[in-house]
Amino acid sequence: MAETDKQTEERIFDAATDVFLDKGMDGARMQDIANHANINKALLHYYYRTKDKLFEAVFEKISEKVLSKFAPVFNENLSLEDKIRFFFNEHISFLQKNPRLPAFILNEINRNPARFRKLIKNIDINRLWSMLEEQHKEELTAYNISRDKLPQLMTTIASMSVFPFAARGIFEGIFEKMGLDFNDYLEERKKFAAEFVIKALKNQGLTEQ
Amino acid sequence: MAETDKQTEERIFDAATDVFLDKGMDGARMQDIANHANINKALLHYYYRTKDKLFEAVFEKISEKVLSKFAPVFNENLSLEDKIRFFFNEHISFLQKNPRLPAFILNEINRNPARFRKLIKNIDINRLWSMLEEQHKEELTAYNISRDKLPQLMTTIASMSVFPFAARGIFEGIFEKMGLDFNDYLEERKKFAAEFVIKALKNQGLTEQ
DNA sequence: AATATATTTGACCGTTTGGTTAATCTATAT
DNA sequence: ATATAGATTAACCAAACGGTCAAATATATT
Repeated sequence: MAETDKQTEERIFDAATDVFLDKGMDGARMQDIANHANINKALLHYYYRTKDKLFEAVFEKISEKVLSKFAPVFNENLSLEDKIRFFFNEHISFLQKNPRLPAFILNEINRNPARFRKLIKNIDINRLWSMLEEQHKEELTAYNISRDKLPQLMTTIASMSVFPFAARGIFEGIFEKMGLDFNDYLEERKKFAAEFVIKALKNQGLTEQ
Repeated sequence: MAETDKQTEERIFDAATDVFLDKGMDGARMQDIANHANINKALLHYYYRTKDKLFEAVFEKISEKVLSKFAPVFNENLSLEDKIRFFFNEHISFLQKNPRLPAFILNEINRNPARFRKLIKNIDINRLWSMLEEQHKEELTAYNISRDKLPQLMTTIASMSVFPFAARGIFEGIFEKMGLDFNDYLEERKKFAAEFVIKALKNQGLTEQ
């Protein structure tokens, strides 16, 4: 069974995903993808007409997978603090299982920003923010977090979870010289990041210095 | 004057830097670089034998520029809190002037991690950490930050400064839909990031939940 | 002025690349 | 069994690519 039993189109898609994640759009070779899928190169063009279309399919699937992992931030019914703990736990765990996704997406979006705009075209971001505000109205007031500080807070949280994976090569390089293990660091980070953010919020909120 | 007066080798280097920053190693074309420098393509190979060697030169220069911006963390004679404020101010200002550097470096290191290992081969990281510990011995004790928590703290600080630039396409895409300006966000971030980290530290240090 | 050396160029080369095509294989329906 | 449609392949193609080379031009040396 295994790879050979899958339908051809799926085999191609999986092989393309693997190669694109490793090499990026520019570095990937159609012949390499065909070899990974154990098929003739012409078959790639039979199912997906061009390299661009094949990449587009892979990119869209990966993007949805990544974006969907932020949904709990808006949906889970938890206190603000527990939601922060929940997010770091789940999100870092997800990235541990899919460590190549952040670097891939960041790079391809920087190479072609229009791709991301197209991706979020139908998302009503202002509605999501309002939902969030409504859910945690009292907590945000207690912590003295005004609406205009939300982008700073949210991007900080995202940074703390995603950046270690985007900069994995750097982190591992440094950790190596210190005798630290990247995975140990990640396990530790789940708790550290959550408590770090919560403590920053607790300390008289986010009022100016 | 301008670009045409520079020595050829420098013109080539600058053009290569520009193209590599935009397209990355895989996406860059030697002909494109030659056009940018207003010279014949064969001249590229006359000064830099191969594309790889040209890229290596550009990458090394950029890496040194980026890495050197972390030096103040270890050298500046400031209190821990002021050092944090100083770092975010200076570092985000630097990246505002060189916004393409983070994405470029992260991508190229992920594509070839050995490059970074080679780059930090001669840096004694443990010595730097010890220097830092020595400089802020009392503060670290007061904040209850043990040595094994330093990697978490340092990577958090780096994340908060660098990630907005690495994920610029994403941030701008979202901000656009909210009527926010990326540069306003960056200006705000200099203060926000510093105060956020300081508040997290102040709140009974980094003891476990 | 003549020679030697370094710089610059257009034309070219072999390879790699994404993509096409015509023929072959496979399975299913009649 | 055989016609039909879809799946798969080997062989091929034109364009793009990194790189070379010999000739031409500019610069420095005597």
